[in-house]
Amino acid sequence: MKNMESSTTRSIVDALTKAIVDHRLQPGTKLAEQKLADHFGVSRTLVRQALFQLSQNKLIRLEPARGAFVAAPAVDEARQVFAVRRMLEAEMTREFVRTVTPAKIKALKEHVALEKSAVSGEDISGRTELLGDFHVRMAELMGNQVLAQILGELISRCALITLMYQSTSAAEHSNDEHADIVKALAARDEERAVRLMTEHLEHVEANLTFDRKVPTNDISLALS
Amino acid sequence: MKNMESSTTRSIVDALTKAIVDHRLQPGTKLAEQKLADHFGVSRTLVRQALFQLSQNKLIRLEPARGAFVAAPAVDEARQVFAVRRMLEAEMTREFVRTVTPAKIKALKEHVALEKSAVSGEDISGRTELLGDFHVRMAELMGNQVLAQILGELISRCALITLMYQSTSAAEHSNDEHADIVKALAARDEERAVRLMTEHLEHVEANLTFDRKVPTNDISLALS
DNA sequence: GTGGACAAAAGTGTATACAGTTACCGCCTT
DNA sequence: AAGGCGGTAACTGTATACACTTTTGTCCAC
Repeated sequence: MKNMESSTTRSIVDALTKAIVDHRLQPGTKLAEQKLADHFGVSRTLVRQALFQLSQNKLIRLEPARGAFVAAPAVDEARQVFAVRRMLEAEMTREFVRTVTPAKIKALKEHVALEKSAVSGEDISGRTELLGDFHVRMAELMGNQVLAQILGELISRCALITLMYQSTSAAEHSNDEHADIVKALAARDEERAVRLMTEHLEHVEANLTFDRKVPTNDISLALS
Repeated sequence: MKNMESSTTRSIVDALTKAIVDHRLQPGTKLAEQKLADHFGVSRTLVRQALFQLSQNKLIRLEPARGAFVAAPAVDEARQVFAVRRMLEAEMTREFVRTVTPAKIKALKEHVALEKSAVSGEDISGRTELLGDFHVRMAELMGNQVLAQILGELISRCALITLMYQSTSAAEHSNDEHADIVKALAARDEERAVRLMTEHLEHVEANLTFDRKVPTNDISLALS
């Protein structure tokens, strides 16, 4: 389990992101540079770059001279993130309706189908990723890369929370709501689409519960 | 001109940001690590950290194995940034009206007064910073730090463009519009406030022209 | 037995060294 | 004279070394 193919900084970021988001690394866990370096078979230099990048995404928090710790996002912060998402996505949906084409609808429908097959499966992080990507996909289809990137960041930023607390039934619910939104978009029903999107985000936010799971403090085990 | 007080990564980022935003470093200029390290009297390690951070803000672009270059944001990207700002700030304004208090209005009025004195002065980058901060200030007053941070990033991201092309008269215009927006907020006139904000952003975007200024290729000179 | 001080261990922050890549310049060929 | 070729210098990417801070554990005093 020592050799990753090409251990660039990116691959380290991805591995850690997945581990955090899958909750194999519990909030508060310390990420010691040397241990990570040993695990990935690289020097601390690359690990530090990766940690810095993760801190920008708010997935970890860097304390000066003390190290990196998996972030424990405050509920308050999650609410703020969702407030921003509602602002952005309400308007995004509005504009999407105005520039909708059959090809875009088709793309969204295909995505929703992908979600559907993932929701029934076991891969929780994959499932959450797909559910989040629906929103990013909409932004991309509008041709606004900046919007897509910001939405992506916002979603991954609260992924820690949503993932932590989202049940399978909630995931199915989200998938259904995505399908409904696409229908409204296809019908060019602006008000309905915006309303559905807003409600969808409110549902996701409302579903956040606060049961903790068992931790894993052994970094190597969690990442293996 | 060699000794900065405490040359942390942050101070390097700030110095470079100011130089780029003040246009002492022209888009396309290469930022060689060793030269910057010499200038700041630190090792390449810290410079690399700073450059990476700047690349996240899209102020520079990192080309693998080739180096860092001052970004030349595409007009297209600027338009996308403004599209996102319109989405965010329209909704932000709407919610601001709903939660407005005399204290918040007072804070905004004070900020607008600050702008007014800056607009007549010579400090172009300070002026632009203040004009941008108005929007961030609104987000902060709403108590949404996440929104404030994202808006700040968006604004600094197109600061390169707005700064590059914003005339003094346009700055005065912006200042007046800010004052009008505050009035509408104080009157709790939601629709009017939202409309003014949207129009304001459209004006700023429309004012982007495309005259270039004289470059400075000598890094040390630009940063001195 | 508890609390504090000191010492050792571990960890982060920064600088330097080394390897691999790119860019530049002169030279040779045509 | 123009264009390609080769070599060298400059630069980036990664690893390692060193200094300083934090943490931990032990020993002594009370």
